[in-house]
Amino acid sequence: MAWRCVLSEDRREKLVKTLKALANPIRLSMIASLAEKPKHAYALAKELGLSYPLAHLHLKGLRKMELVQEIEEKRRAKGLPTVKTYAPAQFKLVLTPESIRDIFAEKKEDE
Amino acid sequence: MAWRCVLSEDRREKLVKTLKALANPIRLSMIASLAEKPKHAYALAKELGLSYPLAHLHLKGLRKMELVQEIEEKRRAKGLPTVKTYAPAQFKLVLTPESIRDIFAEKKEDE
DNA sequence: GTTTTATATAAGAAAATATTTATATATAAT
DNA sequence: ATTATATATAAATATTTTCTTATATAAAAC
Repeated sequence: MAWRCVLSEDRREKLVKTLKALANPIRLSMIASLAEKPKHAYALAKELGLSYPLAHLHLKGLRKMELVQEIEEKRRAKGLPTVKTYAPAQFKLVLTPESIRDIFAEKKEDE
Repeated sequence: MAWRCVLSEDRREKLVKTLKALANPIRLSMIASLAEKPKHAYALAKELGLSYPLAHLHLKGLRKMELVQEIEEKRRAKGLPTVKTYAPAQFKLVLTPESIRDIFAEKKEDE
């Protein structure tokens, strides 16, 4: 059935993208830092000794995969972007050969 | 203490390398296929529709991070490489914001 | 008035990964 | 004899990821 195939494709893709988002020392440090104390992008950049654009980029990747989320938003002046506070999402990723097989093994009945 | 610092550095690096090894659709397919049935590199390449050199390269990466292991080795002719059968290692990787924080958060007492 | 705080994004350079092609070797099957 | 099985690696190319630099905007602190 087509939808099952599409669904499993989506699970595979999502797992790869999530792993790619996690497979980086800067992004892991960001999650670690936000797990200790939620903060905004600028403070995170300063704490980790990163340029703001780089921190912003990495944080965007983490938000995209829903590994980090916005927990607070404060308004500033008209036209200025809001000040956002981030925290890690409550994810739990368990990887074993069997869990990978369940998601990745070819399902011939679908093709 | 220096050794604690070095140790945590090693844990961080190992986690990043393990995640990098896993963050690839071909390498995940390999683990999935070997979890269904152990096989050698050539058979794996054929099954997944990969060139042997590419399969060999990806498999090397998985073996390096001990996510896949050699479970059997058969001799062939003099001078020829042995025929090796691979299977996934029995790993279990659990990732949560807290587990990442434990490994990645700065430990100021060490620096 | 200059620095620091705070956001966002684009463009380009640099570095790392991924992939192909080519090479070498040798058995077994067709 | 040619194809398929089976290993291994180097070199070159292609692609993706990472990082910097530049741009823009504006409040608050010093």
